[in-house]
Amino acid sequence: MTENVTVKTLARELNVSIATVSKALNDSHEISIETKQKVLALAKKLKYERNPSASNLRSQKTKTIAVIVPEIANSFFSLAINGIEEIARKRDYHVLIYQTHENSEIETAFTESLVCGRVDGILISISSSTNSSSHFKSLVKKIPVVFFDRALDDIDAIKVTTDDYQSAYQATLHLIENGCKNIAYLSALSKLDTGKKRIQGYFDALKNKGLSFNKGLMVTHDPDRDKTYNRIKNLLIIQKPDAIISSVEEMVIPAYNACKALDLRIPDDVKILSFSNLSTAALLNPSLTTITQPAFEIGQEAAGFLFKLLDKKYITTEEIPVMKSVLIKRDSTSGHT
Amino acid sequence: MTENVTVKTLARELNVSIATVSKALNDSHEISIETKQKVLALAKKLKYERNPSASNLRSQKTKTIAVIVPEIANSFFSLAINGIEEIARKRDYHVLIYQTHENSEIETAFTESLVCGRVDGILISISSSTNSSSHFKSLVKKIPVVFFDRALDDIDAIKVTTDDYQSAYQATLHLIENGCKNIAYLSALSKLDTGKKRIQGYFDALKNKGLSFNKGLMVTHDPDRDKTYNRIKNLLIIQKPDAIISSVEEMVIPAYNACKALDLRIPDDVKILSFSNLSTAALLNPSLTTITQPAFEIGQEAAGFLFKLLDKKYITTEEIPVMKSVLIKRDSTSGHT
DNA sequence: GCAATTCACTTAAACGTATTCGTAAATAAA
DNA sequence: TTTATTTACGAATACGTTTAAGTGAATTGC
Repeated sequence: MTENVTVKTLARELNVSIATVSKALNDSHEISIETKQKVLALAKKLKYERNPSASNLRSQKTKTIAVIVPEIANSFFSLAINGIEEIARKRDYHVLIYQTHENSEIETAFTESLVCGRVDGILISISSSTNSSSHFKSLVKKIPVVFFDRALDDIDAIKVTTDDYQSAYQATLHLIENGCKNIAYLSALSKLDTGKKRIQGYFDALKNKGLSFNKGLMVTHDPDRDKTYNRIKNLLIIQKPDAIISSVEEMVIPAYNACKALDLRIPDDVKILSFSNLSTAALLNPSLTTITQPAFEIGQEAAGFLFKLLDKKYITTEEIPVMKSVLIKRDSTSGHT
Repeated sequence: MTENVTVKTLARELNVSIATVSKALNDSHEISIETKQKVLALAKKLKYERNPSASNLRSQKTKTIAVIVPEIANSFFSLAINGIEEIARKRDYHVLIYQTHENSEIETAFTESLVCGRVDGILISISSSTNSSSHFKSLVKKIPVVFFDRALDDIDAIKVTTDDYQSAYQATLHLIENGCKNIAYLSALSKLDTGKKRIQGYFDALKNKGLSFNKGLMVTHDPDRDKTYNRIKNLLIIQKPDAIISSVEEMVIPAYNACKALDLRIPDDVKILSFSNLSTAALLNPSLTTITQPAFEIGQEAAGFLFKLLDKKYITTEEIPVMKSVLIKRDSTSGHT
């Protein structure tokens, strides 16, 4: 192992001080153009690489942001991360990714391991099992944080979300217009803003169209996949709904499977639609009607705001957009031919 | 902003030296149990958090590994990352994720920004556009690296891969047994080991079963999605294959779409199978026969080996397993009923 | 009983960079 | 010419941690 090349090496070689080298590398105005060129040239020649730890320690900046999401293996989040990453790359920032697997203790542990200067800022979409906001309240005081998609209403912070109420309302309306009268709802994220608004949109659409709702029509998500599947199956057997709205992508696959198992035809016996960013939605059997969120753009927006915070720019509430989801109608909710 | 609590704060408060505090926090045997307890107690009380930059700088360890993949929004890679992340979390390591988007220049830039001590080790699955191994050769000399799934044959490093040859061979055989005689191949990764072996398996199966091959049956992947789609469409029109093997997940969706556009029935007119980890494969129309790689386990294995390297343990070639993919037969390749 | 060892702790020096402050020379202003 | 300002650089320090080396006291060995 040859000796590491540091600013000291460059300084020695060029007969200047390490301060000069450091300033030259940071393109300081205090250094003449000729000296800068000399330094840069030698740095390139000796393949000098700035030591990030030392730099971070001194400057108290890490050029790194953290992204905390429930799960990467989820089309919405992987697309959102793509959006975040695009913005981060433009600013030469590194991206640290953490998955909570919907576990709020892991979530807390992650955030706590981050506040002490490992990252400059955090982008987070909170876990479905999180029900207390106190931890996040103290977090946002310590470090720039932007929430995306999943947030809690009593936290005063920047949140980039979608029009969950509107899109759930619209989706329910779509089913009603196609003749459904007994619409079930697969519920998740009910502790979060996101989930609450989606349910409310569903409720209000039912009410405004004079449809009744009974508790049995609501099935909640369980971390245990089999449980979720069985709940959906029971729903289909007992309530015999003519439509199902899935509030999350993870519940629509078991819904399809349950229909298959019970020999129920989609959309003839039961129509199904789901909040989803599945790339294969159009190719499913039958093709799935989705409420698709602009995942990539949400990532971009959220990252954009985080960088504004890092730049100490003031952000007004009005400039934070509510992103628009789109209802893509496909065969799984089509009316009778 | 209140003053940051550092080892110095703790030392002052307890009337001991900062060395004692540091050692106590690191559970050094040089420190008495009582002192350790006192330090830990105060650290907890004052919410002391070790500064990672300072720690990294001094100890030359970052407790961070990098994962470089072509794309997160790909079932295989997101699952592999899950496997990696599981192992990393057990060791309290952080995971930095980089996407190359199949661009080898971005790939090079990333690796170069990492060698100077930002991470302790790298897990990488190389981009399809990478054709020179020279850069990686120098990389593995500087920092522990483990390749997974996608590797180049002339690099001497640890590689966790699957039985690409075997599974492509078996898949081709499956189609031949179901009566196919004119089997097309959607090729990707042809510069990498992975791709080469898959093609070879396909070739050998054809040859061993006395089937001919013509160049027209091979369609190569293009970064431009429309181009890929059109190439597949042309293939179907001109060559009229009775089966298609897709060597990557990204090409099977356009294949399905092309069939739809041309009114070709799957599997009656053309059978399709693909290397894929799509969670919705069973729900597609028709359900898709896949060669599914043990993505999660590959991630685990690769991360395991990286940590062995970090622990300076010697790794013998024999202990590196070749992971087994599995051919899951579904409707898209079923024979006539 | 005295040397050798162990114990528990301290001193001091790193790790590599960024930055404040100082300064000598060069230039501009008066 | 004298003074003020700018330019281009250097000395020194700080960031917060880890660790090699050293130290005095207590314990052990023979």
